[in-house]
Parts: sequence; C-alpha cells; structure tokens
Amino acid sequence: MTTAASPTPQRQVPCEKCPLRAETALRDFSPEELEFVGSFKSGELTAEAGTTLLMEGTTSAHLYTVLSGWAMRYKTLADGRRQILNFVLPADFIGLQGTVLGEMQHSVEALSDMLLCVFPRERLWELYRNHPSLAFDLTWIASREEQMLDEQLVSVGRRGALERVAFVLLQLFVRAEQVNLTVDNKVQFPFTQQHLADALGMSLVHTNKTLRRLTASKAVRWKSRTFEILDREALTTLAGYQINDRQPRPFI
Amino acid sequence: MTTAASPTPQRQVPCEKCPLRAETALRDFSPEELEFVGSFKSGELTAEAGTTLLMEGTTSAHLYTVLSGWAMRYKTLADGRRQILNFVLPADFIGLQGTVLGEMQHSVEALSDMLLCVFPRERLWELYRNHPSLAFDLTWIASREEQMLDEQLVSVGRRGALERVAFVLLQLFVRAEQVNLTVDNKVQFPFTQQHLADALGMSLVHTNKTLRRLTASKAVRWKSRTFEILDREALTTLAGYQINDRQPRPFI
DNA sequence: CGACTTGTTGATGTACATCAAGGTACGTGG
DNA sequence: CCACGTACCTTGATGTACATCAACAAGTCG
Repeated sequence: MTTAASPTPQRQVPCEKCPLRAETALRDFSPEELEFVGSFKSGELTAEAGTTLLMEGTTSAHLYTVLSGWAMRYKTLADGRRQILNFVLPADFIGLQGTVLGEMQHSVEALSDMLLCVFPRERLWELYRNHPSLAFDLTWIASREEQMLDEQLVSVGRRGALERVAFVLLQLFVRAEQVNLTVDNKVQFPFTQQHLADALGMSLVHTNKTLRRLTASKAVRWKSRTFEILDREALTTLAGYQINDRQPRPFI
Repeated sequence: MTTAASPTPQRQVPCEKCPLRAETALRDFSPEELEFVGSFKSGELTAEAGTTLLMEGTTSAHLYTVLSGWAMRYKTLADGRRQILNFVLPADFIGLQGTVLGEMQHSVEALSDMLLCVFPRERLWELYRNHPSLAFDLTWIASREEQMLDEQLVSVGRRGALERVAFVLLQLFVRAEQVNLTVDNKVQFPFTQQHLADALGMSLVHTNKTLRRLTASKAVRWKSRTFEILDREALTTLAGYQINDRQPRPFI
C-alpha cells in the first residue's frame, strides 16, 4: 500500500476551465465565486490506484475535490473487518469530516488513478466569512452525503442480498451517469467483488453468488471491469426502489 | 399515529436562558450570535410521544432543535420494513436535510413527549450571509451526524449481534450523558426492543435474545424503560470499541 | 375486568458465512 | 512461444447466525 502521494507542481487545470463545470456536474458560479475558488485551490494531486489519501486517526491539512478517478471511504475494525461507507466519484468532496473532530474517523483510498484538486483547510474559515453561497454549498454537500449513507444503511440493515446488490449497482451507475462516465449503458468499474462485498456487509462468496443470480436475470452484465445495464427497469425492480435523480451538484 | 402537532403560542424559553446552554451542551455564543438566534427562533413546538414531526416525501418549512425528549429518524420500504437511521436527543438538530432536496427523504417521530425550538427554513440563507460562525456550526453538525451514521453502518454491516447491541446501547448512553440525562449510570430510555431491532437491522426476537445474553453478562440492566450500566468497561469491551467522547456541540 | 402492548422462550426454517478447491485471465521472465 | 506466478472469479459442501412462527407471561390501561 502506498501511503504518501506527491503534489504535482506542473500545469494545473484553471477553475474556469474545470472539466466538471463543463459537464454541468456543478452549479453555475458567479465570477466572484469562481475567482475565490481559483485562489482557494492550492494545487493538484495525482494519486495511483491503491494510494491512501486519508487515514483514520490522522489529521489532514487539506480538502479535496475529485477531478477524475474513483476512491472509497471506509473504516476498519481492530480485527481487520472492513466496511466501505461510500464510493467517491468525480465532483465529490473529501476531507470535510476532519473539520469536526480534527482526526479523520475514516480512511479514503484511491480505487483507480486519480486527479484531485487540493484546498487548504485553514482557509475554510475565510470561505465561510466571505462567501456564504459557497458555505451553503458545503452544507448541501454534507447533507447529500448523509442521504446516501441513509440509503446505504437501509440496504445493509433491511434489504436482502439480491436487492442490496441490485440497488448499489444501480446507484453507482446513476452516479456515474451524472458525471458522464457512462457510454451507452456501460461504465468502467475500478473495483472488485471484494469491494462490493465490503460495501454491502456481505462475504465475498455470497456476493459472488448473488451477482451470478443477478446476471442470470439478464438485467446486467459485469465482466472484467466493464459493467453494463441491459434492462434498467428490471434492475430497478430488483432493487425494489426507484432512485431519484438528484439535481446538479454545487461547488467546485 | 398523530400526524400534526400544534404550535404553542404560550411563554417561551428565551435563548439566553436556553437550558441546553446552561448544561454546556453547546458552545459559547457571542452576544451577537445569541441575539440573532433569538430572533431566528420563530416559536416552540410541543409534541406527544408518537407524533410524526417530519414525514418522508413531504416538505417542511421548519427546522428544529430538540430542547427535551427523544425522537427517531427512520425510513421505511414499500413493504413496511423499517430502518431506524438514528436516535435524536436534546440539543440535536432536525430538518436540515430537507434543505438539499426540498422533500424529506426520511421521517422523524417523537419517542417521548418533546419540546422543540422552531426556526423558519426561509431565513436560513440570512444566517449564512450574516453569521458565518453559525453557518460553520451547521456544517459541523451535519458532519457529526455523518460520523454517527458511519459508525452505525459499520455496526450493521460488520459487527455481530452482541457487539452491535452493546455498541448502540453504550453509544446512546454516552450521548445521553452529554446532555445530562443520566443519573448515576442510569437513563430512561423511551423506546422498546422493537425500536432497537429496527435500528440494528435485526429481528425483534433475535434482539431480545441478544439482550438477554447481554444482561446475563452483568454489564447492564434494562427493565421497564430504565437502562443501567453496571460495568462500563465490560460493556465497552463487548462493544469492541471505545467510543470517543466528543467535544461540546455548537449552535443552538 | 378484558384488551392491548411489551417482553420472553422454544421449535423450526433459511440466508448467509466459512471452508476448500479449482478455473480463468493476465502478467512476468525464460 | 512456454512455464510460472498472481489476482480475481466461481462453485459445491458444510456450518452457523439470524429470521420466522407460535405460544404464553406480565404489565398497563381503558
């Protein structure tokens, strides 16, 4: 496991040309907002798959926005059991929780090679003081994350294995769609069945068997990293829920 | 199930004399902050046990701070399965999530008689604009809630039944302590085993049996609403975790 | 007093975990 | 090209934790 990741002092993406912005993954910013965010951004970070971006029990001086790539947020128990709390996609924000307790209460690890925007946590206060609209966006983000956790908790607590698997796959697909990571009903998933198992609170073997039941239903296909939805309605039914397409996400 | 709850136009608790503040459940406010919060508060709400304060799928014009009493935040699936996401105690804030999507994605129901402070959601923006320190507190709160959900997800996903029950009881006890609801290692819990089961993602019967195993270990006692910790260290060990005592909570 | 809610317990069923083994794909160095 | 290693997936056999069902006991409340 790589623990450090090196900042890249090379050419950076200027905020006004942020690829996320071009994709409408973010709300529109006023020129003032855009200028502040540009100055708030202190650099970029490239990280290889497997890099630990944030570690439970440590403090981080930085906040990040994902420009590209996937990560996972997780916790581990003393004996090694792992629970993946959430997957992190482009346009997602990480590190905000550290603001509360100082120490991170979870770890974040890159699942693929990533590019991240870096912001200094120390200037967060300045954002709150001078840019209430951005501060509001941060609350919005925290609140949205909470809603995803709520759903996840319902899944793990109250849905059966097939429902659970269908639900998480559908949800991930929808999130990937929102940041234009899908091409005619296909996505590249950078994670393994083990990751899925750890997210769903199931064993690897049982996840595998459930996955085979799911693919047997012809609703989806998932082979060597490529996930494809064949019958979206069927998948939605199996998931026992219609996922609400959320509004475009604010902030950087 | 009662669905509505009536506002009480009678004598209200002035913010500077907020009982929560006296108990140091909240951070200190500057006079300016205190004055704004006082004006932000639009009333009080008393609610009987069983009252639905917020309903999934509806919108609410209000935000609430709990002054006294317990509630639960939960979601239900189409077929009636219920997952309790979190318990709500005095000094907790509810309704913030509605800010994100408009519609609430979960319900909140009073477990005991309650007294709540009411704030108009429409003036939230004013808070962000003029009182960045309070805005920051709101983010803090959202972030703290997220951390509790993380823990809960780990429990339901990766801990065994005994561990789970021990953990949630210990956590509830600690939270109750923080708002002075405990008297020599005892609390009044206003909920039933069914509620615990729904919070832990377990069946009622299995929860009951696990609870009996737990009480057999002499670590705790729980009879007719009164919960008592007899051996805190033993309970902590059973929970497989030491819960970190958090800092005092900011905002109203 | 019955009616109802909450807790308790045993019997039985099932969903899931664990164990063990092998299969497939993709890399490496020869 | 093959031999070899490794990472990931697949599958059957077995074990166990938990759910479901059923019945009853103990309050509590009208």
